[in-house]
Amino acid sequence: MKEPDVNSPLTLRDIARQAGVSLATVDRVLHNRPGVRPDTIRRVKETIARNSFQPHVAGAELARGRARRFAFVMPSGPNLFMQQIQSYLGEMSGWLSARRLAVEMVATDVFDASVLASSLEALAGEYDGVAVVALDHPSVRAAINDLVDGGAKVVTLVSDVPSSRRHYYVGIDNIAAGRTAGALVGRLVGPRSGKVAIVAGSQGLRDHAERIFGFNQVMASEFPALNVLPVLEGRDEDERSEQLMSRLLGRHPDIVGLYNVGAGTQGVAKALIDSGREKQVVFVGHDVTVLTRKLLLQGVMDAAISQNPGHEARAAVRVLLALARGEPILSEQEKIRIDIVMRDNLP
Amino acid sequence: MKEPDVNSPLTLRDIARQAGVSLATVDRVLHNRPGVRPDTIRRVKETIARNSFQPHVAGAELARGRARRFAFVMPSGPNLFMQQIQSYLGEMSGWLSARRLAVEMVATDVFDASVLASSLEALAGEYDGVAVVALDHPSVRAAINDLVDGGAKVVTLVSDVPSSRRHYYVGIDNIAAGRTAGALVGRLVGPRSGKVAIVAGSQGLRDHAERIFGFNQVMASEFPALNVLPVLEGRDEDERSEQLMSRLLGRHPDIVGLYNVGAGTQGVAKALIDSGREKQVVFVGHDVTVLTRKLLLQGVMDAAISQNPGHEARAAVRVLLALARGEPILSEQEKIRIDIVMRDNLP
DNA sequence: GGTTATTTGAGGTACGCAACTCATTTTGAG
DNA sequence: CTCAAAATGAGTTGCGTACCTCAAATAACC
Repeated sequence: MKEPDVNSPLTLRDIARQAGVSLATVDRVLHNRPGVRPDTIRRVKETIARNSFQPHVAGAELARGRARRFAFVMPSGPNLFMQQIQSYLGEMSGWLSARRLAVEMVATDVFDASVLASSLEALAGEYDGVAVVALDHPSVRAAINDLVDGGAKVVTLVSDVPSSRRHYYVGIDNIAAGRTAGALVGRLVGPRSGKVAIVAGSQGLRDHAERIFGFNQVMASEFPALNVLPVLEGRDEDERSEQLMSRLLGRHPDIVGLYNVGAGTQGVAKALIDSGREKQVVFVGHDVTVLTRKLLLQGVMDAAISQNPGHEARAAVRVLLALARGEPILSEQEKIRIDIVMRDNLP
Repeated sequence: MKEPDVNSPLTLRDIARQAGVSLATVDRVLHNRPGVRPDTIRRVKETIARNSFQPHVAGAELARGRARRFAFVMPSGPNLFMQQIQSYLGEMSGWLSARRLAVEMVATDVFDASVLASSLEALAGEYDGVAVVALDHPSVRAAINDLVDGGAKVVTLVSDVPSSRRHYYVGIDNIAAGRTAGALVGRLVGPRSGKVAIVAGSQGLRDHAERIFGFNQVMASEFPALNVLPVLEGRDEDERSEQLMSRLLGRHPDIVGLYNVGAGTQGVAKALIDSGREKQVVFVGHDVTVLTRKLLLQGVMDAAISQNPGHEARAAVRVLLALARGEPILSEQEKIRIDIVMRDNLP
């Protein structure tokens, strides 16, 4: 086996010659076109593998002709997350157009399964790839599977639908996020003992349920001195979260820790500040926004668990592109890490 | 201005027509070739800007012909960091060869300025891009500048040489890393007061000096109850670090915190364990290795500040490629973040 | 004005691959 | 063996750009 020569790399022509077939046959094998004997397919694939041959991306892309279209299906309404993703995609516009990629945003009510499902159905045939912030619901699952069957590459973003046949999930491991939150609360509370409150949007949401699960896991096994109170369900609304939290703080003067699983941060923080106990209670929440940034700087929040939205946007695009091209995915690169953000490492 | 049509994007031919010049002239402008009047250059560039035209990467890459060669200049010896970088580059091999990129490792004594400088000089003309773990020294700076003048793209990795004309630095903000370490030590120590020890390789190393600076900054301003002891210089050697640390622990029974700035972790940990005070002393260090992972799991170390080596390797390659192609760099994507790793979020 | 230097145009070739056509060979069934 | 079906070969075209040559047009100079 000869040394791989940088300046005269193998081409499909070389593979054809070495496999003893014509260029046309190699092309048929490479693109799963019919009319090749199984034995020949094997021979060609072996030759490709033996030389660890990779088709030149540039050549393939150029010959392909048409541009690729990707759709990002995101929550409608005045959603900060959506705005962030959009702005990060905007920063990539040069990168995208240099590769003849078109990325379009599709706003829909991702919390209504049937609306989301029909939005997804409408994309069939139009796009080469779809990234979707998905609800885990049978009709959504079916819509995703239909897209996949139609030849589109599908990536779930932030919130997964593991039972579907989506090709990839770009987002954090929410159980690990909950565990991390638990460890932070426990360690920052220190030697004190007392009660720990949890506020979530709803335990019916997969993300939230998983985070709570992880949080409780760590609490039970590592911080027996801390007593976790029943979960408050604030529906991610500020007002409701504030009411519930105020009531809880009033009833339990020995609360030393607080984990806010989802949104509604404004309300939770207000209740805490109004109680005058923001310095005694360790407060850990999610995501770095204008609000949580302020709370961290004020010392009201002690840490935020963050999933870099810029990374999520770029990873989704890269994964869709790699899938469409048939390239391998650098899974470690695309893995969304759980960032612990405290006052001193605010990005 | 017409809508950008996804399926028939502009080409150089369109730009030429619209600017009222020939393809050859556009080519001359695009590649800074001589023989074009300033006025014509302006006109062409304006047309390109007006249409926010981006040359098709695939076309350019294909027409280019020769492959690109990048060199990674890294510390020689049984160095874990180098092994990691190499293994991460190995994982990218498919990605690299599909783009006809050749990445080679060059091992050298990066701690000896003259050796490093001559290693760099030897690369001149051979490579399109160079990533180097560099010492900040006049002769190294000169060697980097020579490479740049020779047309190579140069990226400093992990350790910067800001006074050189390197095109980019891929690595963390070490002052911020020190600040983060300080915040962690301070908060994990909690309400206790006492002394804090610092072990570094050498205060002459830029990285270490910057980390110590950031650490002291936070200590002074936020944790007045903690008294920082003078820095021990362990030269990143286990044995020496252990001796110094043992002595210090013996002399100061009220040490509550310990920041290990560089390597020599094995020695520092041994001294701490031998003193039997590993549970009382908050120990924060750098990097997730086999060793620090074990120490974190054992509860000897409380947190590690980590700079994802996989991300560093990939970012260096991407930046070199973007520079070589003349593409914009997605600076946020390439920014190496400071990861806080505790037992419960070990990667 | 003529002469030279500079600028521009026109065109070609090549890069590696996708996608296609059409002719030819091989295979397998009867 | 024959004959149709299946498999394969040989070839073409075009994608968008880089890089090159040579001729033609224009500008600058005396």
